[in-house]
Amino acid sequence: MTRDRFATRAAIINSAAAIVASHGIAHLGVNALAVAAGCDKVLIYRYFGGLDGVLEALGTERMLWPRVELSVEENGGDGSLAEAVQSLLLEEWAALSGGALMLQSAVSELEAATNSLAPATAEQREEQHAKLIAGLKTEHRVPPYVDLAALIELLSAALTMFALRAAQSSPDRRGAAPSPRFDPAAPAGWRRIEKLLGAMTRALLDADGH
Amino acid sequence: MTRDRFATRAAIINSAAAIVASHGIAHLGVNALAVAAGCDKVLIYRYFGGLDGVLEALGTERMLWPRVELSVEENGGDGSLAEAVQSLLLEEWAALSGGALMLQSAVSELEAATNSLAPATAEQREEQHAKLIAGLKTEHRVPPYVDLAALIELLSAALTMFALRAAQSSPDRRGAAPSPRFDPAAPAGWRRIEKLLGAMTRALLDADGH
DNA sequence: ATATCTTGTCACCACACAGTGACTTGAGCG
DNA sequence: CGCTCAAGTCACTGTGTGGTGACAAGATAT
Repeated sequence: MTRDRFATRAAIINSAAAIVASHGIAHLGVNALAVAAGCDKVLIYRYFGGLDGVLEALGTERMLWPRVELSVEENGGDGSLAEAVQSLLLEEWAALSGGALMLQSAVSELEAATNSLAPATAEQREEQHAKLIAGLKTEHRVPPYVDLAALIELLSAALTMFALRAAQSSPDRRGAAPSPRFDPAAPAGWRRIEKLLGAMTRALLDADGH
Repeated sequence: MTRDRFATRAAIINSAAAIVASHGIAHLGVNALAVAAGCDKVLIYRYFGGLDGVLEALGTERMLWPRVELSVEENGGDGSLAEAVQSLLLEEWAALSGGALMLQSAVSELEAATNSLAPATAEQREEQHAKLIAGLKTEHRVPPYVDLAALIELLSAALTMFALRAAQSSPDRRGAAPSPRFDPAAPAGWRRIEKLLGAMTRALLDADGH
């Protein structure tokens, strides 16, 4: 026993994040969290006041939505607005697909039960997107008839949905996938999505398209 | 007591659907279901073999994904493919937003826990979309460079995401919504989505656009 | 009417859960 | 040293859960 308050506090938060990421927020209980953190459950009540406090700390001290940076056009794009939007979305998709905690917080945002992760996730996402859109608008000329915020929000929502479905179905049908009609998680399906994203952003955003 | 096996069986399924629709699949338990159905919980085991059986029956005997019909161009559209796609998606959105059970089954599709609703929901959605796409391809000429299936899947995923978020946040911020940066649930935000949908489908699908 | 089968009721078990009070151990300080 | 206070442990209560077995009530057939 280290007998260090901040260390055990961090252990509790880390274990909570691990449990939420692997088993979902519904399976986060005081007892299981205590044994995972290697401490007594009474410390959870002492330091956080209960499970809600742990979730609240998770929401403020952890990244629930991927942080995507507006790269200074180092990517292989042609520098157009369409390219920039597409690469941002793909970056977001990659981060989302790689982070189990982000995915679980995204689905927790959809559960009717009142948990403290949902508002934090939504807020982080909105803040991220607002910053990206502002950056895009300064670096590119966006056609006045295009609602860039709505476009990014819609495409991001679709990609989030795909990532969630993929994360749910991948542990099960590992390998023996009967390959349904359209599966964005499979390489072939994902290539179709990439092509579509390119076509859509180009058709909407490129100046010569209008 | 009616002492009617089929009646109580139906009561159990109805109550299960109500509970899942209102409180989510996570809060569906044998005890609560029994009192909601007004019968003893042992009958759940007798007739369904347990909760899994009830969920399986729900998946086969209930509509989890909205059934959207390929209307014979009675809507006020101009008959173009873009109009058809858009009206189909809007119909799906309306049905999705109106049916709590559909929404809950959609979020249950995203929960990591293995439940029997997820596959049923995914299958119904895929079947629906496949039928719609086939219908669209016979009635309209779709440009060869457009992946219609991917397009519909992506837009449907985004709209589903919006519907889920709206369903989760609506019971809380009823009325006193501080109106975040972009809220598709609010009339103003929704109008932006509608406009964007129109612009996207037109830019991609209308023949003269290329 | 008596026997039988089904439908429904009740009582019960074992278990996991959240939450609390009383306790022990250790570190720091006079 | 011994005092004090925080950090950590243990034992316990009450409640809700999934699940099962034994039993009562109504219907049906011989």
